[in-house]
Amino acid sequence: MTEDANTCERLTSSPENYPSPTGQGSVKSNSLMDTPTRKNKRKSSEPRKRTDFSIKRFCPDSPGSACSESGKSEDAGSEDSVETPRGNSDRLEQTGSSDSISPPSVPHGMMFYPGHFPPAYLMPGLHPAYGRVHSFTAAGLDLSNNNITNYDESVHKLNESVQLSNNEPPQTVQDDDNIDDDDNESVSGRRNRKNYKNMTRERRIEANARERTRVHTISAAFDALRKAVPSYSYNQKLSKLAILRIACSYIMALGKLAGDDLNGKVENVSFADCVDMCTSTIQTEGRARRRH
DNA sequence: TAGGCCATCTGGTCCT
DNA sequence: AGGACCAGATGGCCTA
Repeated sequence: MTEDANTCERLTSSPENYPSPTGQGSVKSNSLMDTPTRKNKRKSSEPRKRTDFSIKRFCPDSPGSACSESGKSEDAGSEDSVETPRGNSDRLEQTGSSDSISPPSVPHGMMFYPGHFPPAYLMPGLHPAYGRVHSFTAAGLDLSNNNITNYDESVHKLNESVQLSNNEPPQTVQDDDNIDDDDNESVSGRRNRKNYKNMTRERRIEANARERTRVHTISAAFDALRKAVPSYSYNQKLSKLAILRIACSYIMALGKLAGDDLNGKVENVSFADCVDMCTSTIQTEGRARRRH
């Protein structure tokens, strides 16, 4: 196995090569942060993301918002109608189709006003059944998949959808004073905070919105990639890290199958080895995911 | 209950 | 100057 192949193997098999960027599990107060308490009410269904967090936060008319439905306990309920679970075909069937989901009014969207990332139902190309079974064996590699998401096209459709639903004038970014009224302490702390280093609060809020949009875009790309790589089972839950690892192995196998030796970097690795590597990666990631 | 994963906020840095 | 990008911090949810 060549050096690059070893590198890939390390990438796909060595968790220690992926140090967690965060101090996971640590819950410590940070006087400098003074951030509001997050209302992360993700439910047991997948994917793990708050598809309508920003809408709730900045669009008072949206279902589940602090204005339309009081309190954080309603967040979970509202997300039920918004989220499309990862790899949960049953859930999709229960709701009929994405068309049967009644989307809340979305005054504006990601592309026009930062921080308003559209929910899942506005992303037709990015959110169908999260998991998809691929037959991926040495005997028969399923290359008939022409369902790989064209991300740019999806984003284009997304923006079109947003435009169609955007019949309201632009809405300026609201101050956080309008949210989290149940957390008086954090709210008062934020109210007292007028400056963020060299930034005004308005600019800080706008930057936060842009950052949210950026991260959401990355997550959407992960969704697209998730659909493009093989999975161990239909309902297998894959973390972003697992998606990258499987994609790495998958690309190597496909490249080998296509006769592309990746510039000779993996010339000593057979296609069967690549397939085994991919399969083992999928299984390993599946086990790792199920382990906790 | 601990650990993993994730979304969000935040400040720093770089680029246009 | 402002936006993009990045990494650290924080806290919520889920699972073993």
